[in-house]
Amino acid sequence: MGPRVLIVEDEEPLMLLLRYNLEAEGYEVDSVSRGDEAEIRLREQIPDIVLLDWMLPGLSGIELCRRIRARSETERLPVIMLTARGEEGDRIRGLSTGADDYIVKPFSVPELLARVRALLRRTKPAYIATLLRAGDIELDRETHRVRRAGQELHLGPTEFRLLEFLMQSPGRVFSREHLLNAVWGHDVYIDERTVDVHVGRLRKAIGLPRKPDPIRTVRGAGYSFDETFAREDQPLEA
Amino acid sequence: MGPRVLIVEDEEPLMLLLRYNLEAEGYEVDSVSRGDEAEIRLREQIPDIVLLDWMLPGLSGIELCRRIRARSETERLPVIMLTARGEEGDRIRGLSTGADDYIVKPFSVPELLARVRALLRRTKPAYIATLLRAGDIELDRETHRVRRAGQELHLGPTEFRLLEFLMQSPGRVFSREHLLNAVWGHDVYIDERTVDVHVGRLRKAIGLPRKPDPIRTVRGAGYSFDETFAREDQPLEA
DNA sequence: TCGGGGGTGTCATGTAATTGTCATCCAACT
DNA sequence: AGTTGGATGACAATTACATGACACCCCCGA
Repeated sequence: MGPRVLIVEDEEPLMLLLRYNLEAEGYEVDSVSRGDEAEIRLREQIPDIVLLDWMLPGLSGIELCRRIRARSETERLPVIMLTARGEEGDRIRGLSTGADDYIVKPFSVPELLARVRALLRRTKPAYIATLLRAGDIELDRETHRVRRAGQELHLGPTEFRLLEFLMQSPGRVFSREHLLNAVWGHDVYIDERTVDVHVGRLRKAIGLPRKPDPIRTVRGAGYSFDETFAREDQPLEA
Repeated sequence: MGPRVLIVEDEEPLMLLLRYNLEAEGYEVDSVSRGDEAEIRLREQIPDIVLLDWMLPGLSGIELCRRIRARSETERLPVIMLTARGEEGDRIRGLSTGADDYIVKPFSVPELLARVRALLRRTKPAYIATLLRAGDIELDRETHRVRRAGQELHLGPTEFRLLEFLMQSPGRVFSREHLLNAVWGHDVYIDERTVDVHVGRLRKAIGLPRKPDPIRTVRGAGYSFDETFAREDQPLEA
């Protein structure tokens, strides 16, 4: 069972979008639409992370965040604030109320997921591996570096996210549609063939002279990170 | 007994098509043609998943979906929206009304079945085996791999779907027409004899030197995955 | 403000896998 | 033996994927 997320958000569509994507990534999601409700919920069960809307009925996000910090049980509970676009002061204030991070609406889904992961990595490293390793490939989420056989590789941002996503579930086959959603974001309108191109670039970027291709094309279905490659015996660090 | 599906769809032909195919896959199907009827039905019995037409008499699919989400009993009930082609921000809209997934009409039957499976796998993993196993054959839906006696086999997309479908109901005999609907999709106009050819290809693809043929031809009726084969003792992993 | 990169999304093209049909051959039933 | 239905190998059309080219765009340093 994945990390538990509590979403406190009154705009239902947004809440659902978040829920949908987080669940798809394996989180266990709970949600409430009012600040005061959230407070009650937090007495019953403490999640691993909270996504908190800035503007809320019942009890504002800022105030709720203060109260979270005030209770010893939730003192260190990771909180990400969802703020409306624009206000400069907001950012500062958001953090000064005790949020660990904030993100400005509207945001892209991969962006949010990345922040949730980043924060969890900082606070509950057990949940989120910072280093993905498979075969002779290492991807470090923190430093954004990728190495193969000890050698550092250069990947563009998209290639990096794509590889990260694929390595997250070795073996599993993802359709181009799914990849577009997960790597590019939901609202984008991009040709599915573009995925091919990026997979090609990724392949070129992580290809080494006589090393096998770790990315598997499944005709008619999509792509996957080859789990047989992933399971392969590690090269000795010699 | 398979997962229960509630279909809310007023176009009768479509509803029947769905019912037919879902039942063939082992689902227990219930259906209503009006949105308000659906609401009542949902008070009597809660299915495992709902297929919901976007446009409905009585109560629109969107509104019904909202209400489903509003009741705590059905808050997390998986919903797939059936939307007409082309409407503006289909994706966002569909999801933001709270549906877990949506599919654009007209869709192919295998496509729909795949989505139903995918969603159930996410929400009620107990129902949907990701791995089909019968005799010495293993078909992994997640990785799209097929193994026989531990050895990986290569199947084309159609052969894969065909095997998947047959393995789903070992012993059950399917007519060529039925197979065309389930594996190829309804609107296709393909010669029934083509099924023979694909069965042949499938046989060749999964055939190993001195292993028996797991696909049974039923003269005058169709084909089935041989259930005696399926029940056969597993080879020791020695 | 004016050129570079670097990174992206599309396209056109080349290529190999897949597919639907046929014609033919075979096996099973009458 | 005569039929009927199924298996199979061949084939041509189609599809799906890989790749190189290219036009933008955005950010930075000059």
